[in-house]
Amino acid sequence: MPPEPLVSIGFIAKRTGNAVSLIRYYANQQLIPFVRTEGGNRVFPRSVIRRVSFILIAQNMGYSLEEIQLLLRALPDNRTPNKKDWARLSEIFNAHIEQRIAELNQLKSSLAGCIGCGCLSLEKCRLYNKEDKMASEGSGARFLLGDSPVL
Amino acid sequence: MPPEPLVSIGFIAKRTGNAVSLIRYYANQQLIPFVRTEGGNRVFPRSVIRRVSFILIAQNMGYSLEEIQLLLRALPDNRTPNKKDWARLSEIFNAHIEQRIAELNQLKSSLAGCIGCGCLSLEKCRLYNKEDKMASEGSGARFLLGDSPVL
DNA sequence: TCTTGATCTAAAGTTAGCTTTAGATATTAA
DNA sequence: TTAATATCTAAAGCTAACTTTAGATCAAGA
Repeated sequence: MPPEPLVSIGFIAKRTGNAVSLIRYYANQQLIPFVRTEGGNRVFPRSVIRRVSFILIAQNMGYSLEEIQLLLRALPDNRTPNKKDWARLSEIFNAHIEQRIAELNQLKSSLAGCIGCGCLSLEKCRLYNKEDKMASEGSGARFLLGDSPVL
Repeated sequence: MPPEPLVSIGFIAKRTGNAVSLIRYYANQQLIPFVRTEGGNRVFPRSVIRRVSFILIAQNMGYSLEEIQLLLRALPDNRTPNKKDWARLSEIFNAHIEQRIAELNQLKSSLAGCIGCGCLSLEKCRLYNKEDKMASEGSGARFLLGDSPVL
């Protein structure tokens, strides 16, 4: 296979619609791979564009950069990711999306149940609960739901 | 109607499972109403527990405190919110949840489409796009999707 | 009344996720 | 070769959303 073309930081920035400083930041945080030119400038495999896009989308979903690091482990370090690599990552990510959707649906019905029942005491409300939060740490869960009613 | 009982900051903190400092912070940010005792301590209507729960849930959904301020405008300032008030807020919030679910579904199918088509160039990828972001500012949209394919 | 625990204020500190700055060096186009 | 433009580094700055600190005051029970 022909070696992947290397591109400048400005190119990555433009293509992903972000500031150069952001790309440099991600590079320094080891979120995206790069090498140096003889002069010391960073150059990136073109596939980094995809990687950056993924990072932005995941951030938008509420993941921290640290969590995204973990997700990106599904991609190879030392070679340009191929279709299969991306498919693997996408599958993992997809599961997270599904989970999120499920959580939102639960939130929705919890809200509906609460309004319906008019429980004003909150005595039994477990929609947001610090204990649950601790318990679910690491699962990637962001919406912490318990038994209805809610609020 | 009997006046609603006023409770201490510690009570609110315990019931919502948060630090006292957080409740004080929200109070100072005008996110929750309170009055002072003669001695100067804050006291809160019991309904503030609900309000705090709502704030936490909304934050979990990705809203900033500033955005939550706006959402909370649906609740009355000078009296304890009743069932109808909460129902109104819940309806607004529900719409946001629905939108979010729709966005996630779109993201899911975009991902599926991308993996399927194997577009490695990203030339046409619009999943995350700064321009779109600007354009949608204020709509509460957090997931910015364009035409597939994605990544 | 005394003491213990809760609360107060104001200011400073913290973390994540970036951007900005300043001054130097690289790269590219004419 | 010479500008003009792009990048570099390290350090400082910035915003949101909190927590911590220190020292003082309040409130409640024995």
